Amino acid sequence: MTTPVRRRDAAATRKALLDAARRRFAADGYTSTSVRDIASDAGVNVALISRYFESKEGLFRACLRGTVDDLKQSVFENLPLTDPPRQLAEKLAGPHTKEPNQLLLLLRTSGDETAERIRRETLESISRRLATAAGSDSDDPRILLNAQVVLSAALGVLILRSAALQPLAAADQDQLAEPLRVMIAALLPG
Amino acid sequence: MTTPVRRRDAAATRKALLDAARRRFAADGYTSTSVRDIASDAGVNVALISRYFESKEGLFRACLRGTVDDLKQSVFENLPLTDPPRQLAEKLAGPHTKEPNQLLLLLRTSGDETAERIRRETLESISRRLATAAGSDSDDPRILLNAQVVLSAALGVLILRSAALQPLAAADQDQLAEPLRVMIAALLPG
DNA sequence: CGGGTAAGTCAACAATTGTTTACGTCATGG
DNA sequence: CCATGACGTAAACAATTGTTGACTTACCCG
Repeated sequence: MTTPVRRRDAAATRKALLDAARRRFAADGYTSTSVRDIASDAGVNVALISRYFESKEGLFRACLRGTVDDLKQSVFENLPLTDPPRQLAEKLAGPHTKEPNQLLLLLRTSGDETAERIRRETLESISRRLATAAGSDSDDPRILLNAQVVLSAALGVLILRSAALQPLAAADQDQLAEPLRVMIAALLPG
Repeated sequence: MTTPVRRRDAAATRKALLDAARRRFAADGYTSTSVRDIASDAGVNVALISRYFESKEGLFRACLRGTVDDLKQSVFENLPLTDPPRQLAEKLAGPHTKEPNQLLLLLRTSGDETAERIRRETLESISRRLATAAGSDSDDPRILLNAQVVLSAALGVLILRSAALQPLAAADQDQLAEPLRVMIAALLPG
Protein backbone atom coordinates (compact mmCIF):
# COMPACT_ATOMS: atom_id res chain seq x y z
CA MET A 1 0.00 0.00 0.00
CA THR A 2 1.83 3.06 -1.26
CA THR A 3 1.28 6.02 0.99
CA PRO A 4 -0.84 8.23 -1.20
CA VAL A 5 0.67 11.65 -0.43
CA ARG A 6 -2.85 12.94 0.06
CA ARG A 7 -3.04 15.97 -2.14
CA ARG A 8 -5.29 18.85 -1.35
CA ASP A 9 -8.57 18.26 -3.07
CA ALA A 10 -11.72 19.65 -1.56
CA ALA A 11 -14.07 17.47 -3.57
CA ALA A 12 -12.17 14.30 -2.73
CA THR A 13 -12.03 15.17 0.96
CA ARG A 14 -15.70 15.97 0.99
CA LYS A 15 -16.43 12.62 -0.57
CA ALA A 16 -14.18 10.81 1.89
CA LEU A 17 -16.11 12.38 4.75
CA LEU A 18 -19.42 11.54 3.14
CA ASP A 19 -18.44 7.91 2.55
CA ALA A 20 -17.15 7.46 6.08
CA ALA A 21 -20.25 9.09 7.50
CA ARG A 22 -22.59 6.92 5.47
CA ARG A 23 -20.86 3.79 6.73
CA ARG A 24 -20.84 4.92 10.34
CA PHE A 25 -24.36 6.31 10.41
CA ALA A 26 -25.75 3.22 8.68
CA ALA A 27 -23.90 0.84 10.97
CA ASP A 28 -24.15 2.57 14.35
CA GLY A 29 -26.82 5.22 14.02
CA TYR A 30 -26.68 8.96 14.43
CA THR A 31 -26.14 9.56 18.12
CA SER A 32 -23.70 6.69 18.53
CA THR A 33 -21.45 8.16 15.89
CA SER A 34 -19.21 11.09 16.79
CA VAL A 35 -17.87 13.54 14.29
CA ARG A 36 -14.39 12.58 15.41
CA ASP A 37 -15.08 8.95 14.50
CA ILE A 38 -16.08 10.03 11.02
CA ALA A 39 -13.16 12.39 10.52
CA SER A 40 -10.78 9.72 11.76
CA ASP A 41 -12.19 7.16 9.31
CA ALA A 42 -11.84 9.65 6.52
CA GLY A 43 -8.31 10.52 7.64
CA VAL A 44 -8.98 14.23 7.88
CA ASN A 45 -9.48 16.83 10.55
CA VAL A 46 -12.76 17.16 12.43
CA ALA A 47 -13.16 20.82 11.63
CA LEU A 48 -13.70 20.01 7.97
CA ILE A 49 -17.09 18.53 8.75
CA SER A 50 -18.38 21.90 9.84
CA ARG A 51 -16.65 23.51 6.90
CA TYR A 52 -18.11 21.22 4.22
CA PHE A 53 -21.43 20.23 5.73
CA GLU A 54 -22.23 23.04 8.15
CA SER A 55 -22.84 20.66 11.03
CA LYS A 56 -23.20 17.03 12.01
CA GLU A 57 -26.87 17.19 11.09
CA GLY A 58 -26.00 18.74 7.77
CA LEU A 59 -23.67 15.82 7.14
CA PHE A 60 -26.41 13.40 8.06
CA ARG A 61 -28.82 15.05 5.65
CA ALA A 62 -26.19 14.82 2.92
CA CYS A 63 -25.79 11.12 3.67
CA LEU A 64 -29.53 10.59 3.41
CA ARG A 65 -29.69 12.44 0.10
CA GLY A 66 -26.80 10.34 -1.20
CA THR A 67 -28.46 7.09 -0.26
CA VAL A 68 -31.77 8.21 -1.72
CA ASP A 69 -30.08 9.19 -4.97
CA ASP A 70 -28.24 5.88 -5.19
CA LEU A 71 -31.51 4.10 -4.61
CA LYS A 72 -33.32 6.00 -7.34
CA GLN A 73 -30.54 5.41 -9.82
CA SER A 74 -30.39 1.75 -8.92
CA VAL A 75 -34.06 1.12 -9.61
CA PHE A 76 -33.87 3.28 -12.72
CA GLU A 77 -31.06 1.16 -14.14
CA ASN A 78 -32.94 -2.06 -13.55
CA LEU A 79 -36.15 -1.06 -15.27
CA PRO A 80 -38.26 -2.82 -16.18
CA LEU A 81 -38.29 -5.00 -13.09
CA THR A 82 -38.18 -8.55 -14.35
CA ASP A 83 -38.12 -10.36 -11.00
CA PRO A 84 -38.87 -8.05 -8.07
CA PRO A 85 -38.40 -10.58 -5.25
CA ARG A 86 -35.00 -11.57 -6.57
CA GLN A 87 -33.92 -7.96 -7.01
CA LEU A 88 -35.11 -7.17 -3.53
CA ALA A 89 -33.13 -10.08 -2.14
CA GLU A 90 -30.12 -8.72 -4.00
CA LYS A 91 -30.55 -5.40 -2.24
CA LEU A 92 -30.88 -7.05 1.16
CA ALA A 93 -28.19 -9.68 0.88
CA GLY A 94 -26.18 -8.89 -2.21
CA PRO A 95 -22.64 -10.19 -2.68
CA HIS A 96 -21.11 -6.88 -1.49
CA THR A 97 -22.11 -7.48 2.11
CA LYS A 98 -18.94 -6.51 3.89
CA GLU A 99 -20.10 -2.91 3.89
CA PRO A 100 -23.03 -1.96 6.11
CA ASN A 101 -26.18 -1.90 4.03
CA GLN A 102 -26.98 1.66 3.00
CA LEU A 103 -30.71 1.07 3.26
CA LEU A 104 -30.24 1.02 7.03
CA LEU A 105 -29.80 4.78 6.82
CA LEU A 106 -33.54 5.01 6.11
CA LEU A 107 -34.12 3.69 9.60
CA ARG A 108 -31.69 5.94 11.45
CA THR A 109 -33.09 9.00 13.14
CA SER A 110 -31.20 12.16 13.96
CA GLY A 111 -33.85 14.25 15.68
CA ASP A 112 -33.46 16.78 12.89
CA GLU A 113 -36.86 17.49 11.43
CA THR A 114 -35.58 18.02 7.89
CA ALA A 115 -33.83 14.66 7.85
CA GLU A 116 -36.92 13.08 9.31
CA ARG A 117 -39.02 14.51 6.50
CA ILE A 118 -36.67 13.20 3.81
CA ARG A 119 -36.75 9.81 5.46
CA ARG A 120 -40.51 9.68 5.68
CA GLU A 121 -41.05 10.89 2.13
CA THR A 122 -38.58 8.34 0.80
CA LEU A 123 -40.24 5.46 2.61
CA GLU A 124 -43.60 6.67 1.39
CA SER A 125 -42.34 6.92 -2.17
CA ILE A 126 -40.91 3.42 -2.08
CA SER A 127 -44.09 1.91 -0.75
CA ARG A 128 -46.20 3.69 -3.36
CA ARG A 129 -43.88 2.47 -6.06
CA LEU A 130 -44.24 -1.04 -4.70
CA ALA A 131 -48.01 -0.74 -4.67
CA THR A 132 -48.29 0.50 -8.24
CA ALA A 133 -45.73 -2.03 -9.44
CA ALA A 134 -48.05 -4.64 -8.06
CA GLY A 135 -50.42 -3.18 -10.59
CA SER A 136 -53.72 -4.93 -10.33
CA ASP A 137 -55.83 -2.39 -8.51
CA SER A 138 -53.68 0.42 -7.18
CA ASP A 139 -56.74 2.41 -6.11
CA ASP A 140 -57.52 -0.10 -3.44
CA PRO A 141 -56.02 1.48 -0.29
CA ARG A 142 -55.38 -1.98 1.10
CA ILE A 143 -52.77 -2.53 -1.61
CA LEU A 144 -50.73 0.37 -0.26
CA LEU A 145 -50.98 -1.04 3.24
CA ASN A 146 -49.83 -4.42 1.94
CA ALA A 147 -46.93 -2.75 0.18
CA GLN A 148 -45.90 -1.09 3.41
CA VAL A 149 -45.99 -4.41 5.18
CA VAL A 150 -43.70 -5.81 2.50
CA LEU A 151 -41.41 -2.83 3.00
CA SER A 152 -41.54 -3.47 6.73
CA ALA A 153 -40.44 -7.03 6.15
CA ALA A 154 -37.56 -5.96 3.93
CA LEU A 155 -36.25 -3.39 6.39
CA GLY A 156 -36.90 -5.72 9.30
CA VAL A 157 -34.72 -8.31 7.58
CA LEU A 158 -31.94 -5.75 7.39
CA ILE A 159 -32.19 -5.01 11.08
CA LEU A 160 -32.31 -8.61 12.19
CA ARG A 161 -29.39 -9.44 9.94
CA SER A 162 -27.43 -6.62 11.54
CA ALA A 163 -28.40 -8.16 14.87
CA ALA A 164 -26.72 -11.39 13.72
CA LEU A 165 -29.92 -13.39 14.07
CA GLN A 166 -29.26 -16.85 12.70
CA PRO A 167 -30.02 -18.34 10.24
CA LEU A 168 -31.39 -15.13 8.75
CA ALA A 169 -28.08 -13.30 9.01
CA ALA A 170 -26.19 -16.04 7.22
CA ALA A 171 -28.72 -16.53 4.44
CA ASP A 172 -27.48 -15.60 0.99
CA GLN A 173 -29.65 -13.87 -1.56
CA ASP A 174 -30.86 -17.13 -3.07
CA GLN A 175 -32.12 -18.45 0.23
CA LEU A 176 -33.62 -15.09 1.04
CA ALA A 177 -35.33 -14.71 -2.30
CA GLU A 178 -37.61 -17.67 -1.65
CA PRO A 179 -39.59 -16.41 1.36
CA LEU A 180 -39.64 -12.95 -0.18
CA ARG A 181 -41.15 -14.40 -3.31
CA VAL A 182 -43.80 -16.19 -1.31
CA MET A 183 -44.63 -13.10 0.70
CA ILE A 184 -44.80 -10.78 -2.28
CA ALA A 185 -46.91 -13.22 -4.23
CA ALA A 186 -49.36 -13.28 -1.34
CA LEU A 187 -49.46 -9.58 -0.54
CA LEU A 188 -48.82 -7.93 -3.89
CA PRO A 189 -50.33 -10.04 -6.66
CA GLY A 190 -49.71 -8.69 -10.12
CA MET B 1 -55.10 10.60 40.41
CA THR B 2 -54.28 11.52 43.98
CA THR B 3 -50.78 12.91 44.31
CA PRO B 4 -49.14 10.45 46.61
CA VAL B 5 -46.81 12.57 48.79
CA ARG B 6 -44.00 10.41 47.51
CA ARG B 7 -42.82 8.54 50.56
CA ARG B 8 -39.42 6.97 50.71
CA ASP B 9 -39.76 3.57 49.14
CA ALA B 10 -36.79 2.00 47.44
CA ALA B 11 -38.82 -0.55 45.50
CA ALA B 12 -41.22 2.10 44.21
CA THR B 13 -38.49 4.47 43.03
CA ARG B 14 -36.64 1.60 41.46
CA LYS B 15 -39.77 0.76 39.54
CA ALA B 16 -40.33 4.39 38.61
CA LEU B 17 -36.83 4.53 37.16
CA LEU B 18 -37.34 1.24 35.34
CA ASP B 19 -40.65 2.36 33.83
CA ALA B 20 -39.27 5.70 32.71
CA ALA B 21 -36.21 4.01 31.24
CA ARG B 22 -38.27 1.47 29.35
CA ARG B 23 -40.32 4.23 27.78
CA ARG B 24 -37.32 6.35 26.87
CA PHE B 25 -35.13 3.53 25.62
CA ALA B 26 -37.96 2.07 23.55
CA ALA B 27 -38.91 5.43 22.07
CA ASP B 28 -35.52 7.06 21.51
CA GLY B 29 -32.92 4.33 21.77
CA TYR B 30 -30.00 3.89 24.11
CA THR B 31 -27.50 6.56 23.15
CA SER B 32 -30.12 9.22 22.57
CA THR B 33 -31.41 8.82 26.08
CA SER B 34 -29.46 10.40 28.93
CA VAL B 35 -29.63 9.20 32.50
CA ARG B 36 -30.80 12.67 33.45
CA ASP B 37 -33.75 12.36 31.09
CA ILE B 38 -34.75 9.14 32.77
CA ALA B 39 -34.30 10.42 36.30
CA SER B 40 -36.24 13.53 35.44
CA ASP B 41 -39.14 11.48 34.03
CA ALA B 42 -39.14 9.39 37.16
CA GLY B 43 -39.00 12.50 39.32
CA VAL B 44 -35.91 11.29 41.09
CA ASN B 45 -32.25 12.16 41.41
CA VAL B 46 -29.79 10.91 38.79
CA ALA B 47 -27.51 9.28 41.30
CA LEU B 48 -30.14 6.69 42.12
CA ILE B 49 -29.63 5.06 38.74
CA SER B 50 -26.10 4.12 39.66
CA ARG B 51 -27.27 3.10 43.10
CA TYR B 52 -30.07 0.80 41.96
CA PHE B 53 -28.81 -0.42 38.62
CA GLU B 54 -25.05 -0.03 38.86
CA SER B 55 -24.82 1.91 35.61
CA LYS B 56 -26.75 3.08 32.58
CA GLU B 57 -25.99 -0.22 30.88
CA GLY B 58 -27.18 -2.10 33.94
CA LEU B 59 -30.42 -0.18 33.74
CA PHE B 60 -30.74 -1.03 30.07
CA ARG B 61 -30.21 -4.73 30.80
CA ALA B 62 -32.90 -4.54 33.48
CA CYS B 63 -35.25 -2.94 30.95
CA LEU B 64 -34.58 -5.72 28.47
CA ARG B 65 -35.20 -8.40 31.08
CA GLY B 66 -38.44 -6.71 32.06
CA THR B 67 -39.69 -6.58 28.51
CA VAL B 68 -38.69 -10.17 27.87
CA ASP B 69 -40.50 -11.30 31.01
CA ASP B 70 -43.63 -9.38 30.08
CA LEU B 71 -43.50 -10.96 26.67
CA LYS B 72 -43.19 -14.48 28.04
CA GLN B 73 -46.02 -13.97 30.45
CA SER B 74 -48.18 -12.47 27.76
CA VAL B 75 -47.86 -15.42 25.42
CA PHE B 76 -48.26 -17.80 28.35
CA GLU B 77 -51.56 -16.22 29.32
CA ASN B 78 -52.92 -16.50 25.82
CA LEU B 79 -52.22 -20.16 25.27
CA PRO B 80 -53.36 -21.88 23.24
CA LEU B 81 -53.06 -19.40 20.40
CA THR B 82 -56.42 -19.35 18.71
CA ASP B 83 -55.75 -16.71 16.08
CA PRO B 84 -52.02 -15.84 15.80
CA PRO B 85 -52.31 -13.08 13.16
CA ARG B 86 -54.95 -11.27 15.18
CA GLN B 87 -52.94 -11.58 18.39
CA LEU B 88 -49.86 -10.35 16.61
CA ALA B 89 -51.77 -7.36 15.28
CA GLU B 90 -52.90 -6.70 18.85
CA LYS B 91 -49.28 -6.60 19.96
CA LEU B 92 -48.28 -4.28 17.14
CA ALA B 93 -51.25 -1.92 17.18
CA GLY B 94 -53.18 -2.66 20.31
CA PRO B 95 -55.57 -0.09 21.82
CA HIS B 96 -52.94 1.06 24.36
CA THR B 97 -50.87 2.78 21.73
CA LYS B 98 -50.11 6.05 23.46
CA GLU B 99 -47.15 4.40 25.14
CA PRO B 100 -44.15 3.52 22.97
CA ASN B 101 -44.35 -0.14 22.05
CA GLN B 102 -42.14 -2.17 24.36
CA LEU B 103 -41.19 -4.58 21.59
CA LEU B 104 -39.10 -1.77 20.14
CA LEU B 105 -36.64 -2.43 22.95
CA LEU B 106 -35.68 -5.64 21.16
CA LEU B 107 -34.33 -3.49 18.36
CA ARG B 108 -32.38 -1.02 20.47
CA THR B 109 -28.67 -1.62 20.84
CA SER B 110 -26.49 -0.41 23.69
CA GLY B 111 -23.09 -1.67 22.66
CA ASP B 112 -23.07 -3.76 25.82
CA GLU B 113 -22.34 -7.35 24.88
CA THR B 114 -24.52 -8.84 27.60
CA ALA B 115 -27.55 -6.85 26.49
CA GLU B 116 -26.80 -7.79 22.92
CA ARG B 117 -26.79 -11.46 23.85
CA ILE B 118 -30.14 -11.22 25.65
CA ARG B 119 -31.57 -9.45 22.65
CA ARG B 120 -30.30 -12.01 20.16
CA GLU B 121 -31.41 -14.98 22.23
CA THR B 122 -34.86 -13.49 22.68
CA LEU B 123 -35.31 -12.88 18.97
CA GLU B 124 -34.08 -16.37 18.26
CA SER B 125 -36.47 -17.84 20.80
CA ILE B 126 -39.42 -15.96 19.36
CA SER B 127 -38.66 -17.07 15.83
CA ARG B 128 -38.28 -20.70 16.90
CA ARG B 129 -41.57 -20.51 18.72
CA LEU B 130 -43.15 -19.11 15.58
CA ALA B 131 -41.69 -21.88 13.48
CA THR B 132 -42.86 -24.70 15.72
CA ALA B 133 -46.26 -23.06 16.18
CA ALA B 134 -46.55 -23.25 12.44
CA GLY B 135 -46.27 -26.95 13.07
CA SER B 136 -46.29 -28.76 9.78
CA ASP B 137 -42.64 -29.68 9.34
CA SER B 138 -40.50 -27.88 11.90
CA ASP B 139 -37.43 -29.85 10.85
CA ASP B 140 -37.38 -28.09 7.55
CA PRO B 141 -34.82 -25.31 8.06
CA ARG B 142 -36.68 -23.16 5.58
CA ILE B 143 -39.58 -22.93 8.03
CA LEU B 144 -37.33 -21.21 10.56
CA LEU B 145 -36.15 -18.79 7.92
CA ASN B 146 -39.74 -18.06 6.99
CA ALA B 147 -40.56 -17.48 10.64
CA GLN B 148 -37.72 -14.99 10.90
CA VAL B 149 -39.03 -13.15 7.86
CA VAL B 150 -42.41 -12.94 9.56
CA LEU B 151 -40.70 -11.62 12.67
CA SER B 152 -38.85 -9.13 10.48
CA ALA B 153 -42.14 -7.92 9.10
CA ALA B 154 -43.65 -7.52 12.55
CA LEU B 155 -40.72 -5.55 13.91
CA GLY B 156 -40.43 -3.60 10.68
CA VAL B 157 -44.04 -2.57 11.09
CA LEU B 158 -43.22 -1.24 14.54
CA ILE B 159 -40.37 0.81 13.21
CA LEU B 160 -42.25 2.26 10.28
CA ARG B 161 -45.15 3.08 12.53
CA SER B 162 -42.78 4.91 14.83
CA ALA B 163 -41.56 6.73 11.74
CA ALA B 164 -45.13 7.92 11.18
CA LEU B 165 -45.35 6.29 7.76
CA GLN B 166 -48.89 6.64 6.53
CA PRO B 167 -51.21 4.82 6.21
CA LEU B 168 -49.36 2.14 8.14
CA ALA B 169 -48.94 4.28 11.22
CA ALA B 170 -52.63 5.09 11.41
CA ALA B 171 -53.87 1.56 10.80
CA ASP B 172 -55.70 -0.01 13.72
CA GLN B 173 -55.30 -3.63 14.67
CA ASP B 174 -58.16 -4.75 12.49
CA GLN B 175 -56.71 -3.21 9.37
CA LEU B 176 -53.29 -4.53 10.29
CA ALA B 177 -54.51 -8.04 11.00
CA GLU B 178 -55.50 -8.59 7.40
CA PRO B 179 -52.12 -8.34 5.65
CA LEU B 180 -50.53 -10.15 8.58
CA ARG B 181 -53.00 -12.99 8.12
CA VAL B 182 -52.22 -13.20 4.43
CA MET B 183 -48.48 -13.17 5.05
CA ILE B 184 -48.56 -15.76 7.81
CA ALA B 185 -50.81 -18.01 5.80
CA ALA B 186 -48.30 -17.88 2.97
CA LEU B 187 -45.10 -18.25 4.97
CA LEU B 188 -46.16 -20.36 7.94
CA PRO B 189 -48.86 -22.80 6.88
CA GLY B 190 -50.17 -24.93 9.66
C1' DC C 1 9.52 32.68 -8.51
C1' DG C 2 6.44 34.49 -5.18
C1' DG C 3 2.30 35.93 -3.21
C1' DG C 4 -2.55 34.96 -2.54
C1' DT C 5 -5.94 31.88 -1.55
C1' DA C 6 -7.98 27.62 -0.89
C1' DA C 7 -7.25 23.51 2.03
C1' DG C 8 -6.12 21.67 6.17
C1' DT C 9 -4.60 21.67 11.19
C1' DC C 10 -4.57 22.86 15.99
C1' DA C 11 -6.33 24.13 20.18
C1' DA C 12 -9.68 25.77 22.78
C1' DC C 13 -14.75 26.58 23.94
C1' DA C 14 -19.05 25.51 26.32
C1' DA C 15 -22.27 22.02 26.91
C1' DT C 16 -23.46 17.50 28.00
C1' DT C 17 -22.38 12.93 29.23
C1' DG C 18 -22.05 8.95 33.06
C1' DT C 19 -20.47 8.39 37.60
C1' DT C 20 -19.05 9.22 42.40
C1' DT C 21 -18.50 11.35 46.70
C1' DA C 22 -20.01 13.80 50.59
C1' DC C 23 -23.78 15.49 52.61
C1' DG C 24 -29.00 16.00 54.25
C1' DT C 25 -33.32 13.91 55.92
C1' DC C 26 -36.99 10.94 56.71
C1' DA C 27 -38.80 6.94 59.06
C1' DT C 28 -38.71 3.46 62.16
C1' DG C 29 -37.50 0.21 65.89
C1' DG C 30 -35.79 -0.03 70.55
C1' DC D 1 -38.29 10.09 71.57
C1' DC D 2 -34.32 9.77 69.31
C1' DA D 3 -30.36 7.53 67.31
C1' DT D 4 -29.38 4.72 63.41
C1' DG D 5 -29.56 3.35 58.96
C1' DA D 6 -31.86 3.50 54.67
C1' DC D 7 -33.32 6.83 51.20
C1' DG D 8 -32.60 10.78 48.69
C1' DT D 9 -30.13 15.06 47.07
C1' DA D 10 -26.55 18.26 45.57
C1' DA D 11 -22.38 19.21 43.66
C1' DA D 12 -18.52 18.12 41.56
C1' DC D 13 -15.50 14.92 38.57
C1' DA D 14 -13.31 13.69 34.20
C1' DA D 15 -14.37 12.48 29.69
C1' DT D 16 -16.58 13.30 25.51
C1' DT D 17 -19.50 15.87 22.57
C1' DG D 18 -20.20 19.49 18.45
C1' DT D 19 -18.43 23.73 17.00
C1' DT D 20 -15.40 27.71 16.15
C1' DG D 21 -11.48 30.83 15.54
C1' DA D 22 -6.76 31.61 14.66
C1' DC D 23 -3.11 29.58 12.68
C1' DT D 24 -0.15 26.97 9.04
C1' DT D 25 0.72 24.94 4.66
C1' DA D 26 0.35 23.52 0.05
C1' DC D 27 -0.98 24.73 -4.49
C1' DC D 28 -1.75 27.57 -8.60
C1' DC D 29 -1.68 31.62 -11.45
C1' DG D 30 0.43 35.72 -12.88
